[in-house]
Amino acid sequence: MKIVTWNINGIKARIGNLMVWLKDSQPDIVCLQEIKSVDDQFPRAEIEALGYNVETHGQKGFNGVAILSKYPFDEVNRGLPGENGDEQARFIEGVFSTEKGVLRVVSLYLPNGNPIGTEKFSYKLAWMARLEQWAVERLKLEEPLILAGDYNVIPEPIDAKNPAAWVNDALFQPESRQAFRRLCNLGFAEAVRAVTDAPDTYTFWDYQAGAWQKNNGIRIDFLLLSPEAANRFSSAAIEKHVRAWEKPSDHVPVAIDLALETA
DNA sequence: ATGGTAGACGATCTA
Repeated sequence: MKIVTWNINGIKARIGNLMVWLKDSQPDIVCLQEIKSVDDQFPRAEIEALGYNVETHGQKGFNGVAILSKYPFDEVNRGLPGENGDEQARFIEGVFSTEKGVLRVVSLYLPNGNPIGTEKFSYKLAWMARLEQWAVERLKLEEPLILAGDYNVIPEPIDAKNPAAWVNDALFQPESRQAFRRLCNLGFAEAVRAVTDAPDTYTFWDYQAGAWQKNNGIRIDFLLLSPEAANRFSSAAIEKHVRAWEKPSDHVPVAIDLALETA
């Protein structure tokens, strides 16, 4: 089963690329971030015509997440629980029945947090603390669980072409990195790092200053696998070629394969 | 130190 996360940076601007990519890449489940659309303007009919079930959690102008799935949704949960709920649309969870049992998948868009020293950065850290508490509870279920999305965190220097350029950025602050490590240390495997230590495996290249042409990228899009999911994990791939398309997102799809179907 | 680009929106804000 192929599961992919992709920050598409606007569904209205990216529906053409998304349709081409879906036909080409043939994913079973897709976690989208930054749809930048309200739910009733999301182009669900086009996507449903390819055989996907579509669930969205959008808002006007910014943020917004979605899950596309060839498997029907048994359950959908919108918003990260805790405090007074999410006023920003950054979290959606789907539950599916596979041939090997239940599968839980989350599409998340973690707050950027810039500039540091502001309420935006404290909101990011608070959101990460809430995510950790949510994960503690979900891991008790001992199910295959995938937390996929744009984490807006550069975990290690190897995850940036030029780490020195990010030292004052919210994505590379010690507090952000520590919170990401705390989440992983609950027992998740980070899929791409589980199969390679190679550098230059980035998932984001800024639109500005020729970042793509210079391969000046960062790796901030991840799939975290619970032990039950990791035990069925076979491979991961960063679909980097999509960044060279016309009108690309600044992020590319990150795909994994899980053995959750009958051979 | 600045500005470089992109999307949504309708003035700027977010990234």
